[in-house]
Amino acid sequence: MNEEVEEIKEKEFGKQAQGDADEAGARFVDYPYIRVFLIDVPFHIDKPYLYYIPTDMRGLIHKGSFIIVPFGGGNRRQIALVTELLTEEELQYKDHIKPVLSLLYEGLSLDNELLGLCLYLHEYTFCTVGEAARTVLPSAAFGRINEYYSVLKEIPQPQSYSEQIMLVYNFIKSQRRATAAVIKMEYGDEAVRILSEMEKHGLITRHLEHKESGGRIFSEHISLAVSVEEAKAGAETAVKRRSPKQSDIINELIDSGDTTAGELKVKFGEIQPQLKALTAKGLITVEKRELFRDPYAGRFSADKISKTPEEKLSEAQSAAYDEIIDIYNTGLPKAVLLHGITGSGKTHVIKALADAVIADRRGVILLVPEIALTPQTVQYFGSCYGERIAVIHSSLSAGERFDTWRRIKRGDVDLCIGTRSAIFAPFSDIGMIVIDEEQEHTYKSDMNPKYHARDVARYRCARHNALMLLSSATPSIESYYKAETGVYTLVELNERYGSAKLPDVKITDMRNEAKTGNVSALSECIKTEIQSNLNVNEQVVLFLNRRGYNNFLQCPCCGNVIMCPHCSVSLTYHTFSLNTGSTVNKGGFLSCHYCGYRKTVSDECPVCHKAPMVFMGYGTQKVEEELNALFPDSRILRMDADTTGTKFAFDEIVGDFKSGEADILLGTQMIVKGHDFPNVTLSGVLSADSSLFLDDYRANERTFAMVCQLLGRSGRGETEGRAVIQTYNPDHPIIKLAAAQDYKSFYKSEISIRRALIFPPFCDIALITLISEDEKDMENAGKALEDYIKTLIKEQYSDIPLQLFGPFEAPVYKVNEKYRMRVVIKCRLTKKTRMFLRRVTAEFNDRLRKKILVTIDINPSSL
DNA sequence: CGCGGGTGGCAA
DNA sequence: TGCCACCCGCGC
Repeated sequence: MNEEVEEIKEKEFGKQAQGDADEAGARFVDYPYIRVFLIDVPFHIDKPYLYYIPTDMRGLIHKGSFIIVPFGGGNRRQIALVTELLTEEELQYKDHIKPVLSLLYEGLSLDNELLGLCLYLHEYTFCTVGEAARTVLPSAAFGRINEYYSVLKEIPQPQSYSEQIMLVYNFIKSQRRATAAVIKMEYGDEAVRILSEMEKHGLITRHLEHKESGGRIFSEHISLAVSVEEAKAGAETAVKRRSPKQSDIINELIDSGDTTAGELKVKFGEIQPQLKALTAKGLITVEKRELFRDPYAGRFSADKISKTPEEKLSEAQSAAYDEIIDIYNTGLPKAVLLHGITGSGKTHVIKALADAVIADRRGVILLVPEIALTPQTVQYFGSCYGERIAVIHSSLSAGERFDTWRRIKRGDVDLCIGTRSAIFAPFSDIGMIVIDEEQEHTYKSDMNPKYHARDVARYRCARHNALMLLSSATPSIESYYKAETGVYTLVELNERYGSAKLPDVKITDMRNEAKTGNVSALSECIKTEIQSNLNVNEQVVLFLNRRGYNNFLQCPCCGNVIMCPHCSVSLTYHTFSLNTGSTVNKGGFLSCHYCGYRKTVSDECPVCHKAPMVFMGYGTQKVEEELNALFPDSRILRMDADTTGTKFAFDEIVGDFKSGEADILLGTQMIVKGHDFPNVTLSGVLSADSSLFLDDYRANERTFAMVCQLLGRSGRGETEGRAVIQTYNPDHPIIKLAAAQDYKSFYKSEISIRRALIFPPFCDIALITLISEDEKDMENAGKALEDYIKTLIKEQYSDIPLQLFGPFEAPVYKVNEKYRMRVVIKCRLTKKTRMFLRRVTAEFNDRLRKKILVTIDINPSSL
C-alpha cells in the first residue's frame, strides 16, 4: 500500500498538509475571511463561497466549524462548513461579501482529518460537500434550525403600506413571534413575498433558534411520596372515585417499588393523566432522569467480562499474527489482505491484533458486512472489552447514534464495531481498521455519497498512519489483484482451525431431476442427505437466494405474468403464515420487491379470463412448505427479510438454531455469512445458477463467494461435513471451482477475463443514470447527454482513454412510475477524468433542472 | 433549492 | 395597458 498511500498523501493531502501547518498559527494571525461550502444545496451550488467574520466572532470560527450564513437574494439562512481561513491579503476580490451570522453551535466541528475526508468524498464520489458532511457526522448533530419573524418597530404611518402587509404585520405582532411555515399556513404561498418586502422596509426581523435535536432524552422515574399505609389508603380512595388506573399504579409501586413511566405504560397503557393526578394529590413523585442511550448497555456488565478468554492461537494463526503485527509496528500506513479459508479462525487473529493496537492506546474500527452480523461480533469482542466498545449501524435511532458518536469522540471507546457507516467513527487516533468479508457489496453505499468503505478506510489509514486489514475467504478480485501486485501485503491462513476439515461436496444436476419428473426444489440427492442427517440428529443449512413463496404468478393459457403496476418487474407471492409452514395458498398476497406495492391474488387471469393463474418458480416460503411435507417430524427455521423484521429477530433465530432448537435452517444471503454452527454437517445450495447468469461483470465473483461461504458452514465441529450444490450447469467452471473451494484458480481465470474485457481492476466504471417521470423527456435527455459527452471528448478530452456505452434502458427500466436510462463510461479515474465527469453531471443537472434527475456512481456494486 | 426579475400570453 | 403564470439565472 506504500506507493498508494504516498500517492494519496501527495496528491490528495499536499494542500491539506499545508493547511495543517498553518493551523497552529490560527490563533495569532487574523483571518477575517473564510471560504465555506453550503450544506443542503443542490449540485451546482456546491462550490466555495466567501464570507467575512465579524470582529466579535474572530477566533471562534475555525476550519471545520459549522456556521450559519445568509445566502441568495432573499438572504435565507444556510448552514455552511468552513473549509479555509483567509487573511486580508489572500483575498481575490472584496465585492458583496456577506458576514457570517453565527456559529451553528459550539462544539460541533470536524477535525482536520474528517474535514479532509469530506472534501475527498466530494472529489471522488461526486457528492456535494454537504452530503459528505451529513454522512460523516451523525445527522442529529445538525439539529433543527427554526427561523422566527417578529415585529421590529411600531409603524409610524400604517396607511403607507399595503393592506396585505398590515395584515401580516398585525398577525406577527399578535403572535409575538411566528415561523415562516405558520405564516404561510395563514396567508398562503404569497406570504413569502410579503415577508421579504416587510423585511426590506425594516418592519420585521428574523432570528434563529437552533435546537439540538436528539441531544438528550429523559426517563420519568416514579416513586411513592408517602408511606405504604397512606398509599394504600390513597389507592382505596382512587377505587371509590372510579379511577382504577390510579389505584393500579399505586399498588404497582407498593408491590414492586420504584419504576419508570415507560414500564407503567407497557403494563397499563396511557397513564400520563393518572400520573399528573397522583402527583397533584402528593401521593407520588415524578423525577426526570437523563438517559444515556446505549442499545447494548448492560449486556457486558463487569461480571460477564471474562478477562481471560484467550484461546490460544494455532501455529498458523500466530504466524499470520506475527507477520501482520510487524507491519503494524512500522507505524506507517499499510494494508494487509488476510486471506483465510472458511473456518480458519480469522476472527481470532483479528482479536489478537486488536488487543495489541488497543494496548498502544489507539482506536480500532471493525466493519462487518451487515447489521445482522453485529450482535455476534459484539458478543465476541464485548466479552473482552466490555463497556469500551461502541456499536454503530443503521437501525440505531438518531439519538443513539449521536450518543455513541460523542462517546467515541470523548475517548471512552477503544473498539467500534459496525456496518458501513461505522467507518466514520470519530476516533482521534486510529491504529487499525478491519474490514471483515471485504468483498461484500454492502460496503458500497447506494446513496450519496456513493462511497466504498474500503476507500474511506484507505484514506483514514493514510492520515492516521494506521493499518488497514481486509479479511476474507473469498477476496474481491480487485483486492486480490492489489495483493498480488504488491500494493497490499498478502497473508494467508490455509488450514481450518482445530480438527475441522473442508466438507465433501456433491454437485447435483437438476436437469436430470426434471427429466425424471421431480419438479420440486429439492433433488432426490439432497432429500436423502437431509434424511440421513436427521437420523443422526445433525443439523442442516439450506440456502436459496430468493425470498417469498413462489417467484411469480403466470397464466397457463396466455402466458401473462402479473407485473407491478409501478415497476417493470413481476410480483412475488408471499403467504401470511410466517414460519409455520401450513398450506395457505389463498390468503397470501403479491408483493413488489422494488417499491413494496401489494396486491391480493386474483383467481383468474386478468387478461384472458380463461384459466386460473399458476405459481411458477420457488422461494424460501415454498421450500419451507416442501420441507415440512417431506420431513414432518423435523423442526425448520426460515430466515429471510420477512422473518427478521424486528431488531433482534435475527439474533433469536441464529441463537435458537445454534442451541439445537431446530434441525434445518433455511434462508437467503443472511445465513451464509460468518456463523459458527458446530453441529451443522450438511449444507446445501438449492439453486447455484440463479446468480450466475446475471448481466453483471461480478456475477462469477458473487456466485463463487456465495457457494464457498455456504459450504464453509458445514463441518466446523468434530464431525466431517458434507455439502450439496444443486445446479442446471454442473460443468460450469465457476461451480466446480467453488465446490473445490479453489480460490486461486478461480482468481486466475477471473482476472484474465477482466483483463481481456477491460473491467475493474483494469479500469474504473462511471455509471450515469437519468431518472424521469416522462419517458419522452428522458429519451431526449439521453440523446443530448450522449452528444454532449461525445463533443466534450472530441474537443477537450481526446487524450484520455475512455469508452462510452449507451445510453440504454436500466435493467429495471421502470421503478415507482419513474423511468431510468444509463450511460456507462469505462476509464481510469484520474484528476482529469474526474474533472470531465464533474462537468458532464454539473452541466446536466443544471440544464435539465427538475425534469430529470442525473446521478453518477463510480464503480457501482452491480451493473 | 428558493428567490427575483423577465417575458409572453391574454383579458380589458 | 395591466396582471399573472411560468422560465431562467443567480447565489460569495
